[in-house]
Amino acid sequence: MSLRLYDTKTRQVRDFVPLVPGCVSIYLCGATVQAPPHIGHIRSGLNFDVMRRWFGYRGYDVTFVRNVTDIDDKVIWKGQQTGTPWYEIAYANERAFNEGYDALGCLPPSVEPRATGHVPEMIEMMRGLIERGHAYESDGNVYFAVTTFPEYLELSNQKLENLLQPEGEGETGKRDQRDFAMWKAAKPGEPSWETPWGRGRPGWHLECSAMAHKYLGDAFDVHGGGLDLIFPHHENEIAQSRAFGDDFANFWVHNAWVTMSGEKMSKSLGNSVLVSEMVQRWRPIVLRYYLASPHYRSMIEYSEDALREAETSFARIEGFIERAIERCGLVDAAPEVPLAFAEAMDDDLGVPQALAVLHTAVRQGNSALTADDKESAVARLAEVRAMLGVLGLDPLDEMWAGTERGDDLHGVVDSLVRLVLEQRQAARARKDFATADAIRDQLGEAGLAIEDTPSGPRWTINK
RNA sequence: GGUGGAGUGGCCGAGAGGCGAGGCAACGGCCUGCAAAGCCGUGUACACGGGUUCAAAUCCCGUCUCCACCUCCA
Repeated sequence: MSLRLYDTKTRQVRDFVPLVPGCVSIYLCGATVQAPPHIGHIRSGLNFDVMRRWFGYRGYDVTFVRNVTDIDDKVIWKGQQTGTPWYEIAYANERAFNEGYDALGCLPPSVEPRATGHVPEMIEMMRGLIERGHAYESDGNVYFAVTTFPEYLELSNQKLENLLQPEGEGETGKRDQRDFAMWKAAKPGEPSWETPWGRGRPGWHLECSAMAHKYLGDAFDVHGGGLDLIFPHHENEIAQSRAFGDDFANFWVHNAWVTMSGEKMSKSLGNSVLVSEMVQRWRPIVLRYYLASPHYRSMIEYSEDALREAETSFARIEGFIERAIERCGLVDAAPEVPLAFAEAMDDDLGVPQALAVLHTAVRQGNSALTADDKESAVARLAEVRAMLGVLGLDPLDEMWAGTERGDDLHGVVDSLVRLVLEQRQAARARKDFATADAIRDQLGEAGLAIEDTPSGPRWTINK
């Protein structure tokens, strides 16, 4: 079976056929950098990171564009409130987003364009749309005339007459209240750029049309983003780009959000959990496992218990890897992932079923270790690493190097602990179990778990 | 009002006409000096009410509850 993806526009899972054989182009709506990211924002980046890794595994040459919308009402407003230049607000948050993406192991995009760096491209697009009669200028604003574009609202499956009419809020000069702003005339004290229609700044939506066109051409494979972008953002992008003459996106892929008590995590509701806080409290790889495990189109109901569960579950996987390596030596990832895993991933990125395959391999690997079947254990370890690698979750991957507490001191601790364990072994040998247990308890209090195995004692840090 | 989504065992979380995904927790067993880890086993769940079918969590009709979007949103 070929790779299939759910396409929001056709509302069904479709076979993925690339526009250019062997290549995949993805445009992901990244951050509007008005605030630092919460885990819902990063989940989106994470879902598409898994997507592009899977395309990569399937042999495609992936071009991945993730934009930064570095100017909008809130960015400007925050700058004015704090007396800080708008670009400092935008850049500080852009860095916070990138720190979040990096911490959770998202591969960097092929290019990460900023809205304000593409004003000439926006002007060109507006000029084209005005010439074709799809847009008009009014008091320095440029609006898109939605009634000139028959496909409008096809993505969100709505009808123009059913849209709630925006209450007249100052945006005068619109021919139709549902027309949307591509460009906003400069107000006093706001940043602005020179255009044929006077000074002004980009509205939301136009930047994505312009940047997708610049970096991916007039047609590309996948356009992604959160569910809440379907309308108006993506609908308006489609209107601009297709009316301009671009074919635009072939597949529309939208990730679900992270909820808290059933409600969407968002700053305005005051229920958001910042990534910067989370990485202090949880190992980043565990956070990635937690956020990437459910299907990308399912909501994740945030809870501490669920995170703890993810931690235990992932520790089980890591435990196998560690024990297997201790017994069999380091084993590289298999060149191929098991068939059942691949089929699950091909089916609209079925990570949950893929993880079931992974856990089965872990169990078989553990059995092989118990049976001292090294050949089988090595084979399972290689598979497990391959599967984890595709999900960006291989703890042995260098991407996670240095993210674990105490990594750099491991050698020192090991020699010290071995010294203590030798004494404990001596106590056990003379059946002095009180002493042996006391040593184990003391090490436990110090944060080390001691296990006696057929091949001798082993220690691990309680993570 | 329009459009879309959700309700699954103690918990998390897949699936989408027949054979109980997987994980966490629990219980029993094996192993262990005791533990830990691991392995084996146990649990008969799909909001509610009807219907279709040899067979429904899955399809149809109705109902309830919750969530989202409708020009700030990942």
